[in-house]
Amino acid sequence: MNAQKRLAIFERLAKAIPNPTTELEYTTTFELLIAVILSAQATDKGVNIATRKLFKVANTPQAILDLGLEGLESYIKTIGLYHAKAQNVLKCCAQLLALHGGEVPDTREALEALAGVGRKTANVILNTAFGHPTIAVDTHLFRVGNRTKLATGKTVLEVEQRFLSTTPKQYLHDAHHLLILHGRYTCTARNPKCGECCIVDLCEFHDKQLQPVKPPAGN
DNA sequence: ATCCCGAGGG
DNA sequence: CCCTCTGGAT
Repeated sequence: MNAQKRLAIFERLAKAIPNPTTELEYTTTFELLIAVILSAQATDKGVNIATRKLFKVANTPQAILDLGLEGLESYIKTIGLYHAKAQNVLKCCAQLLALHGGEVPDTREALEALAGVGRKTANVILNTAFGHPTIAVDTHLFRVGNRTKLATGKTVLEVEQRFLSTTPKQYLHDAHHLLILHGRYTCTARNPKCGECCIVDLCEFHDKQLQPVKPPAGN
C-alpha cells in the first residue's frame, strides 16, 4: 500500500473518531494498569462495571493486597479468567511495592516483568499513560490491520512492527486507539459494518470473500 | 499448544 | 447454540 492511501485512511479515521482514547475508566496510572490487566479477553464495559466498585474500595497496591485473593475475586468474578487475573494482580501489586515504591514504571522492561503484563499491556500503558508512540496489537488491531492491509502478518508481533514502520508519523500516537475503536464499532469480527464504514473505498476487505481473520493463539 | 472463563450479541 | 471480548502464563 502506498503512503498516500495510508495517510488518507488515518485522516478519515481521525475525522470519524474525534476522541481516540481508551474507554476504560481510571483516575490514576495505577488504576489504568489494573484495568488493562483485567481487560484481557474481556469487554471494557464489563471491566468498568467491576473496577467502579473495586477502585472505590481499593485503588493502591497495598489496599488491593489487603483484599486478599478471595476478596479481590469477589469484585472481578463477572470478568472472564477471574482467578488467574486475581492472582496476577496481587503479585503485580506486591512487585510494584517491592521494586518501584508503589509506582507504575515507565519502561517496557519493567512493565513486562510485572505479573499479568505482557507486550500488549505494556504497549497500552506506555502509550496511554506515558505518551509513547507504541502500538498495542490486540484482537482488533490484528483483524483491522489484516483486513485493510494497513499491516498484515501471521503474528501480533509482525503486525505491530508493520504498523510501527508504516504509520504516518503524525498518527503514530493515536493509531492504536483509532484502530481499536474502528474495530470495535465498525470493522467488527462478525458482520463488519462495511455499509457505514468511512474507509470502505480504501479497504481490500470490503465486498470480497476472504478467509476470516483469526488472531493467533498465545504468542 | 493449551488453559484460564463470565457476559453479551447474533 | 456459537462467537467474541484491548492476553498472559505455563
